Amino acid sequence: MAATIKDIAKKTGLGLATISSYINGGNVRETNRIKIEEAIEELHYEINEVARGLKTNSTKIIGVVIPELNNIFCTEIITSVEDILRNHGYATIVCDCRTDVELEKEAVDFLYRKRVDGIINMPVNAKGSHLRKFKKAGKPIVLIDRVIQELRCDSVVVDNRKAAHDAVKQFFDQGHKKIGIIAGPEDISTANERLAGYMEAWEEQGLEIPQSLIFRGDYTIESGVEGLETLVKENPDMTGVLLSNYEITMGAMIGINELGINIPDDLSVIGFDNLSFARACKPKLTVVTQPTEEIGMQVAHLILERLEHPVKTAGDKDKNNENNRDTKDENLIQDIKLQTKIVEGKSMKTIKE
Amino acid sequence: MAATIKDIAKKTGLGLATISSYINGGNVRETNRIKIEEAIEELHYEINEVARGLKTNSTKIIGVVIPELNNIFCTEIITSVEDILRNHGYATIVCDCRTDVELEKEAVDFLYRKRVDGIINMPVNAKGSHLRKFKKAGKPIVLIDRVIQELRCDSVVVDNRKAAHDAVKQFFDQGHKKIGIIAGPEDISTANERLAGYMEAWEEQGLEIPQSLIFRGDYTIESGVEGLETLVKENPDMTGVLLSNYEITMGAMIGINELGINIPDDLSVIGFDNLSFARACKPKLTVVTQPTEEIGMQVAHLILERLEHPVKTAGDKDKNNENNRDTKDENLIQDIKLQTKIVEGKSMKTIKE
DNA sequence: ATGAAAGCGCTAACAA
DNA sequence: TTGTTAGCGCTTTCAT
Repeated sequence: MAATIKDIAKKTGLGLATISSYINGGNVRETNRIKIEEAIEELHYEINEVARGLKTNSTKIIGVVIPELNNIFCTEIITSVEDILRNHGYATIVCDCRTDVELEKEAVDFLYRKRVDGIINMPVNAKGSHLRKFKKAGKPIVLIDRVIQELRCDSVVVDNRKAAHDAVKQFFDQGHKKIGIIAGPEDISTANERLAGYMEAWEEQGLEIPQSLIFRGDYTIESGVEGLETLVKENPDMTGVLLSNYEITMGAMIGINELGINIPDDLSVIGFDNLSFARACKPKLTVVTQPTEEIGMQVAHLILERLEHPVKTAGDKDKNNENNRDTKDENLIQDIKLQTKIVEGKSMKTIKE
Repeated sequence: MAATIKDIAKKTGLGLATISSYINGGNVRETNRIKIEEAIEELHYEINEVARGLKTNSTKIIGVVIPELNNIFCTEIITSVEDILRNHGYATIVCDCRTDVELEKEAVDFLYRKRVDGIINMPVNAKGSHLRKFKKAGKPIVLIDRVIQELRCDSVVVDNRKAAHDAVKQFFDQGHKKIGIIAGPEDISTANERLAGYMEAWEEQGLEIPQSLIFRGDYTIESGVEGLETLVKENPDMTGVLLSNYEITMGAMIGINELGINIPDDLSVIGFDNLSFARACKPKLTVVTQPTEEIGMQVAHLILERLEHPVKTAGDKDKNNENNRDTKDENLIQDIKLQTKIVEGKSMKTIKE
């Protein structure tokens, strides 16, 4: 069995509390310090975080629940989050829920039983009911990428509407008239926002959108392939298309390849995310990129902020100023919205009148 | 505060052990079952896994340490591992160590303090010294992708030598003579194995390898770009090149794009991993693919096997038969080696004599 | 600066 | 089947 502080105490002849205090940065007499260090060395003592967690009622673990681990947009964010949290003494348990509402709830419940100190979630369940337990426990929740109306908590999102709007506007500016979109699924807010941005750009032109130019995919590679094939078949006059996330972009490129379509001569394209992939495409793709690292940073800082200054919960007795608490609560909530940017490639053709 | 079994006991008038037993699948009288269920419901009781872990000395958590979270080869494997482990009641804490030996050690130590029940590691430190603590504690270790000579433990790897060999042989079979490789770094065994396979194929032809055809990258996109540029510049007569991992493949495609090289007319290419990316390339790439899902499955089953039937450790009294222990230990160790396969694209030209 | 003792929430003998 | 009790390894008063 692994050594415990009891063993250290026995070996050094000191008391339990002294060892514990030393381990936690307390002061001990120099001679004792040496004795303790020796004993730790000799017995290969390593602190037992499980026991500590039970006692202190804090595990120094943050749960992270995302739809897909196997998704570079998610992993880029997590990498950034994890880095910062680790530097602040927090570890993360990452749970991939396969874009499944049931699994997402299971993951959150699991994390609750593990008594994580807080949770970061890119939610699949748009109602947020799976997070209620955490909310009630007064543990911090930070949402990524998608907000939940019913659940007031911090969030970091991207200005998806503007992202899509700007991309489509670029098409119009370059003289395109028939611009399609391969959108994401209806139950994901980012997909709807991007579609809304697309529509907005059309409205600005005072034009009616032919429904055949809108394809609803599901943010997968396969749906990107299918979407491209469908759009091309049904709109022989389409000159440009917006691909609304990374998977769809990759799928559409596969479709374009397999149909032998030339970019940008036959079709102009604006993709999404992942600059490396854009550069590897022939010709290099113009893409909308999201600030994944920045998102991660903001998320990490938000949750750290909450962990250090928890919002008072309804359970706390703050009767002396009920009003104050309420307003404070609301005021503290932060919804951070970041901007995307367009990185120019050679997949956009200028159409002269 | 969250409810405990004590609260349940109080509310139901039953004893602690009864509640505990019920929670763990024991039998209780039907009337009591109902009472307990009601109390659980009412108090929103959720088991505290921290306390349970302390008591049972098992956390039902497996630590996973990988070089990069932001790497699709890793995430595909992890996704598969996690799925299986979860179905067996185990959670995973995934730690990305940024391909840094120091951070890797920190991650492993951290997981040790968290008292994870076992560890899965795609090692950066080829000596394996960071894992000694786990080994000594008798906790199962499973290595992915890379073996460590100094540390006898289960592993799941791919036949990298054969993978590269077969790819290069295909070049020779198609009439190529000047075949380059963008290899990985010297401190990663898979990189060396793939390079060895490359060399082996040359030897079979009875040919000497011009050193200028070998570029040592570091498995990053940037090194792929650089490698391609270098190889092309120094070997105007090179007709084919093997790209030895996904990042290098992507990087090389970027280089090829930016230099305006035509595939396969100017240069034939065989890439590595990620079929979707291969399809998105123009023309579709021929690639060596690794069975990531299968790797994950094997890893998960190996560690589950160990968790249920732990290997005797050095700590056990085996001084009476040192020899016996060794052989037993050795016999139990499993080194699983999986095969890759080549998926044909259109990036390979046949050169007629 | 150090030690004794209580207790975090749970499980596991053992008794009843 | 159910209850009592001890204790997992740690932190934390409260004395000394």
